Amino acid sequence: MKETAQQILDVAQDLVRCRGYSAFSFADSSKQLVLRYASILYHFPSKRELGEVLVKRYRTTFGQKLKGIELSESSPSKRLQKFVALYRDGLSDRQMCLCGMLSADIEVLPDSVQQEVRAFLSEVQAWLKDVLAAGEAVGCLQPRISPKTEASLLLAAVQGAQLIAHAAQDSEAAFDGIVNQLLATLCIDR
Amino acid sequence: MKETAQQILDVAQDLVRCRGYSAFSFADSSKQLVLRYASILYHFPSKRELGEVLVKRYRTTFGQKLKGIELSESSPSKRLQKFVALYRDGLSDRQMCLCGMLSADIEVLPDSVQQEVRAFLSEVQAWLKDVLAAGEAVGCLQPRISPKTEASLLLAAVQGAQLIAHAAQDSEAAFDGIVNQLLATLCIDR
DNA sequence: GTCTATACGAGGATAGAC
DNA sequence: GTCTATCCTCGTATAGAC
Repeated sequence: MKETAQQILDVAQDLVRCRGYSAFSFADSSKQLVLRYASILYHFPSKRELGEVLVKRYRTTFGQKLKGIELSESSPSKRLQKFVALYRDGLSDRQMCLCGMLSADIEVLPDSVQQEVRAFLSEVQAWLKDVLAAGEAVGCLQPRISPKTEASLLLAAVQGAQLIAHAAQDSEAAFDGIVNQLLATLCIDR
Repeated sequence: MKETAQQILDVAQDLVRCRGYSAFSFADSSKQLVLRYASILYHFPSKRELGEVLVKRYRTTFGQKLKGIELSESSPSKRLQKFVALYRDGLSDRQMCLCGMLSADIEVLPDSVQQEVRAFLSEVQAWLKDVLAAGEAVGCLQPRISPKTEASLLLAAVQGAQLIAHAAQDSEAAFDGIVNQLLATLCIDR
């Protein structure tokens, strides 16, 4: 994809992760770029199309980060810690996970964007399930009822931690407090 | 407060819990009421004032529900289960906790509303902390590092479960799946 | 590809009649 | 208290020049 389109997506992503989909506007984006409103529309003919491409790109990037964790860490509990660390990114700029934010906005999203958000959540949950299953097998993670439901709880906890942290004055402190407790309840080797 | 104002707040609450603060509008509200736009403005001169009163009322109502749980249940683990059940309310109408939704929208909220949201979260967390401490003392809840951080994790988990459920096709099933796992990890007597 | 100009609708808010 | 009428701003989107 072209350079300019990527820059538009970068700015849009920051804004949506910070303020949400409804409060995000092309006008705001153009102010942060050296580019007029109409030029943005040349690259993305509508808000719907931009939203679609934005979440698709986010899914891809996030998937690559998960792959990166697998490559750099063999221990399931370490992988979990790196996963959680991923969710700390952007917090200092008052940003949530794009798809966490869009989950709140789901009712006002075009269908195509809704589907992308759900796909993202499924993918992450599936990844977590595998990590948890491996961790239980190896014995470094607390065994619970089932890796699948445990994964859904874990994802909810991390997204929820981010949501609460987003509302807090000191986001990072709030996030760390919650997440340390979470890892403590999950990891045996700590 | 007057009858009409309450009805306006009722409709506004449904809409905000469903779509978020930015996507909520007086115009939408008036369509669901037998009342014109200008009449809403008679009761609430601005969106900010409506937001303020809305969250204040929500705080009060929610506080009363927590009191109700204390009165009807003496067992800490039962209180926790009733608390979680509270968060199931409205899910069928695609509604989140008002303050969970507003946490996502926090960046675009007037300062006064932001403060109300934070106050709500603190209050609920404090209530949970007491329940958890009591539960550990009695021995019906899993003892963890500290009731205070455990309470923050629990709140995050429930809000996160609601966020994920909000995005899911079948909200209630998604919520139940997550929350059952959560209670299973917390309650000893189950 | 990027720009100016413009159309159009939505949403917040005010003035003043009833 | 509720209404109509009106204003203003913002946001999406289009047309067409450069």
